[in-house]
Amino acid sequence: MALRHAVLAALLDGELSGYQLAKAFDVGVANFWHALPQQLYAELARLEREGLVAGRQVVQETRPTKRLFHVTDAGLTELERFAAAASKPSFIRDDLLVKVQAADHVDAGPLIRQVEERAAMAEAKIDLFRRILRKMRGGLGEEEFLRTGGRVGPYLTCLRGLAFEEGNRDWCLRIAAILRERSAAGPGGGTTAMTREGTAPAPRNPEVAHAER
Amino acid sequence: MALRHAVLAALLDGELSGYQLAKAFDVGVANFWHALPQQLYAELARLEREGLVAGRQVVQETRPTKRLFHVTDAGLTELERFAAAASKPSFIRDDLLVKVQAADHVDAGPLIRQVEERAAMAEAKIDLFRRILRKMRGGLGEEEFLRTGGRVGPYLTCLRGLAFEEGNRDWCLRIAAILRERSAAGPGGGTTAMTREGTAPAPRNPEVAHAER
DNA sequence: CTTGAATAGTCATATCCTTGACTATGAAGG
DNA sequence: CCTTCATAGTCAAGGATATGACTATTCAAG
Repeated sequence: MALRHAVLAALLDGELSGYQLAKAFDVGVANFWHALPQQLYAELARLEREGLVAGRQVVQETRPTKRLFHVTDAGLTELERFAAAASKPSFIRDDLLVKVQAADHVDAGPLIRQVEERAAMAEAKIDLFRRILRKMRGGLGEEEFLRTGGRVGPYLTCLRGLAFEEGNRDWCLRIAAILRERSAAGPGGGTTAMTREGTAPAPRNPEVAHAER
Repeated sequence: MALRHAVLAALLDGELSGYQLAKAFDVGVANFWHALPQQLYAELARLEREGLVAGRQVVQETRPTKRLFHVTDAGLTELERFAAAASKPSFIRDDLLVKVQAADHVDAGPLIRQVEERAAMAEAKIDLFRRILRKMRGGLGEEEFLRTGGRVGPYLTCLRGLAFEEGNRDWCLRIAAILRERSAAGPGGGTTAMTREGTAPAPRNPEVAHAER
């Protein structure tokens, strides 16, 4: 149940419609959480039922009527409670890592292509995050903004997003270079003896019998 | 359906029991994926039913009987297919980021504590990953190992884990310092005017009527 | 004049993941 | 002797997330 808090946190910076939220939680700008529109509309409905957010209908001339949501006092209290509670650790969970883990046993060509593609995507996100950060701090330098500016929360999460994508890009480029070199040198695998040490803890238990099931 | 491929990838480096897999996918060493024991046992059962892995029973003297699993040819084919298919982008999804996003509106004390705690956890993981990497490359230098070593996949994913945790640590320490300074300076918030630009795209649509729902 | 993108929002289904239990045995520590 | 840890595995239930489709209107480009 963390999406609800992510929604509350996102709504702190002003009223947003479900559609606007959906864009904020989209692939492009999801610097602190990601969710699909369906999830967000459902979560907004739940949050409204529980009185943590309130919506106000806005009839527009040219666009469909929308509802703008804001956090209620109860919502703020809930967010406060959440912020003080223990956080569970987070993990990377990425298709690409699984593929790289299997790099020695699968065709290198498609893998290299994907890693390079990912590097380009990371680069695009880096540019985006840099623009967003510049806009947020206005004319100020970063240090000055972080000392004196109001509402630094979104800036700080965006910094994490930026660093993450920089890490992504650097890693992807390095992997691509390594895989290229290796597939050029010896397409049959490495040259060093393949001992099994280090990867999995070697089973030290005495194995008595092997029965084929 | 990526857990199944993560399991296949993990089993490439030798036979493992469900229990050993569970430890590998645990909080500590999950450098490329994370899953709980229940998931893994269930996934292993599915994979075996579909013939992508095969298990062999091993009766032990002192320990309970276990089943060691290995990837079949069909499993390798499936992994190959997966590796060549497009990867979906990955996202950070972290409680702590949500809390930092709301940093301007919640009590700074608990937040600072949590960020520093996370930095310490990251540091511990960094140490762990460094040890694992050293063990994997044996006596060789990194560049040499990556050029000539066999089975570099696990090494490469571990490198990503290391970089990720370093990024985590650096970011957490920075956040802690910033929040400390700010809460010492002005506990009421920032001093700069709170314009709303830059955070969310300002609604440019002409709002005609506001009807309280 | 029609196609496509953007705005605004919803439904159903299916899979994935987490929480919280529970059974057993053997080894090590106090 | 008793407790705790490590090994090895399983069940049930519910919450979270993803996939795919669907309604409607407006604006801009071809």
